[in-house]
Amino acid sequence: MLSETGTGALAPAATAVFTAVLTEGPLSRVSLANRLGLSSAAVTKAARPLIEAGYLQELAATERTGPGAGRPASPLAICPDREYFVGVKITADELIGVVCDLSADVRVAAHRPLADPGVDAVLTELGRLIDDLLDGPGDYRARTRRLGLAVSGDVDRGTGLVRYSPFLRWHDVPLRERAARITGLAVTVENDVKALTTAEHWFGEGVGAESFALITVGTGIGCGLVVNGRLVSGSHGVAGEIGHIGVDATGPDCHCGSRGCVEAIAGTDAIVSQARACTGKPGLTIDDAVALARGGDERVAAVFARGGTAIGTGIAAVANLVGPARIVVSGEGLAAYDLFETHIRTGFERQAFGAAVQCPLSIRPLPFEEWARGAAAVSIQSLVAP
Amino acid sequence: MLSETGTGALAPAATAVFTAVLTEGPLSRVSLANRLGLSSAAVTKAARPLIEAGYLQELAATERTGPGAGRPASPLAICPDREYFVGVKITADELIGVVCDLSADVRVAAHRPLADPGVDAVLTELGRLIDDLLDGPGDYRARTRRLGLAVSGDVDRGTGLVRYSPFLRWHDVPLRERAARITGLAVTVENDVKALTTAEHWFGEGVGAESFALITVGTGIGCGLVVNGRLVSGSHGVAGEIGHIGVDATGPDCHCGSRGCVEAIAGTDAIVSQARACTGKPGLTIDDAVALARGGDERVAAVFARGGTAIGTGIAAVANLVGPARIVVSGEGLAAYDLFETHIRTGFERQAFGAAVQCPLSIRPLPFEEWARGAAAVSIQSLVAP
DNA sequence: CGTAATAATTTCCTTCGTCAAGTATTGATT
DNA sequence: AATCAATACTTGACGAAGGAAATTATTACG
Repeated sequence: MLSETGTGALAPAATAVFTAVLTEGPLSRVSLANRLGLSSAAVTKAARPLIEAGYLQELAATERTGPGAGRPASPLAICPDREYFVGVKITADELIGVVCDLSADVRVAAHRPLADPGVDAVLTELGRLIDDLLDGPGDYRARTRRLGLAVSGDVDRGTGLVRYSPFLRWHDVPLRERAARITGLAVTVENDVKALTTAEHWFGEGVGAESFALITVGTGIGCGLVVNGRLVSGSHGVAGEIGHIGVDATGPDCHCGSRGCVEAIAGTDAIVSQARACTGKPGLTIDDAVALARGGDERVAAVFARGGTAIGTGIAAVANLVGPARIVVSGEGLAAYDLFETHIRTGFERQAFGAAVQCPLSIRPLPFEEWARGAAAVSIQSLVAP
Repeated sequence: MLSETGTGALAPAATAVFTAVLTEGPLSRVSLANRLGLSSAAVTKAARPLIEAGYLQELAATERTGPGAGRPASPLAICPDREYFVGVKITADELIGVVCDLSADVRVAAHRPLADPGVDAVLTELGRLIDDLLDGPGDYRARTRRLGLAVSGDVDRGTGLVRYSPFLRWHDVPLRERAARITGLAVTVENDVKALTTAEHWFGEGVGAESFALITVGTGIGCGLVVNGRLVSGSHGVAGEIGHIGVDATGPDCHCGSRGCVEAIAGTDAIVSQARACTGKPGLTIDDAVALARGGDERVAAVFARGGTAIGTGIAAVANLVGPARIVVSGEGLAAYDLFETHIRTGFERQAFGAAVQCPLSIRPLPFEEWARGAAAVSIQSLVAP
């Protein structure tokens, strides 16, 4: 698994060391030992093959602090350029792809429109996209062996099967196998929100948190959860459906058949239809609504306010139930996050119980290609902790 | 840990074998090996010391099925009488205690009224209660070394510290240490809902489930969660607060400062005050309300209906977010569960998203002394999987 | 009574991680 | 400069844990 000639499996300690250095930056062997509950001897032994394989490097000794002195630590750090990873997010009308290094920094990005979301057409375009990415400037191909794919819907990461993806209209597509055949890479397939959550947990604001939640706001409103250090998957293929928590018994009908769901109040479509209703303009778009609200239209601003409050209430439900150490709110819907932010916060603070209000809330728009980076992060994870 | 002369720690495989036999009944070594992903040799080795210490026994060979024959399996089973465990639930006005065997079957139960919920008074009564339990018929004392305590509020199981218990008005009480001094037993302290959840996960309907939720309905409405096989604790001391999920933006005010919380609609106090309001009888009790509703009073029945729907909506939030394999709804509030059940189910089914409706829901009243049994179950767990 | 099938055990071996001792490198003290 | 204390890291012996494969145990069936 680890090197071309590797044995395939990594000892528990080696995985732990690799993961800790990857996610928590340069660390000396002694601090790793303390952090992981291992002896320093075990860390030395676990680190050696990783250094020899070129994944880790020893940094120059740091100057010592404190009075007593002692031998300076030589921190272990990731060699970002040891290996590259492709991540692709598949949507119904576009492929977004990135090449990341081992530190999950994006090196190249590209996207391709999709005329047809059929499986065959998507795979053909996927092959071309990856060729573009790997054979462009930078010569990434030689050091790239892994590909992560992010798809919305019900995905079995273990088998790489897309059970059902509503937007793509895919049923039981063996995506890992098919993508592997076309690209020649080792493929990992994951649900898009889970991929994003993994990226944030390993490389973003969730680093070091035993539990963590990521909320994505857009047409749909989703949630990825990490509890006890592990991603939550849900027994019936359902988890993180914060968008369909009911927060208003007298609220608007939702496409799911219920009413008062967060998504029926705060999803992009819901915002648009409410803005159309209160302005009387049937052709109004989400951009129009944002512009009106920013321009001071109080009726449209109230629509955003109600949406933000509903999101905040839903987030409080997450905080009250699982008590994450921190929560990140993101998503394309947050392009208008200036209109949402205070209302999300007040909704959250009103509904969070007791000490749960202390849970730090990051609210920020989602940078371009972040979804694809999530897919690459899952691919990195498949190398480090298979 | 395991025997009087034991080495203290149990190998991972031994813990896994012990746990599996305890929770999933008699199992042959081969089936244990398959289930746990171990070699049968490892199971043989792990089981031997447990048998020698008297915790496990080999049952008589079962008759073989199938055509080919083969040596019959000799299933490993728990020796329930090897050791006994005391469990006590501490409430503001009563101590409820049980002695359980290793299979978590209740052997004796007793309770004692408390005049004063102060720490010293409670500990004195606790000592007497335990003496009553252990020195009564059955001679449990000789084989009892462990005590579990269940307390509502913010409890640190690791240190046995009760950080804050609102009903008891305790702050930072080192309960484990103090109870150990008085009783001479090894003490485990756990939050009451978590203890109940643990009991249900190991010895009840949650057996075998990777994820599982227990909802308790009463004055408060709480929720214990098991995700990825582990109890959820919450980073800020908050988890499972299903009672303070907001399900009705225009609902009644809650004592927590928000409005429309599940507890403000369906908690016992909320039911009583709504029933008083709609009947115009200021002295009405919960028993009166139940009697009226059962007797056909539609206004009071509607109060229960609204409460049940709110609970169902809250449960759906749990199902949508973490996707437990099954959910048990219980609690003293469900003495009137005939009035709640259908409304809980319809509320759940309306709000559960997609396949989450398939999550089995058990709705049942909470047997007497079940809280104390939960405490005993935690104590058993502290022996088997420290 | 042999033979196939399944269960459990035994023996030998590998792997992993700890322990304890030793080496390396620094600042402070003499 | 020499020594010492402090801290970081490495080494090698050891033990515990679990696996592979051969062996033994026990059954049904011909």
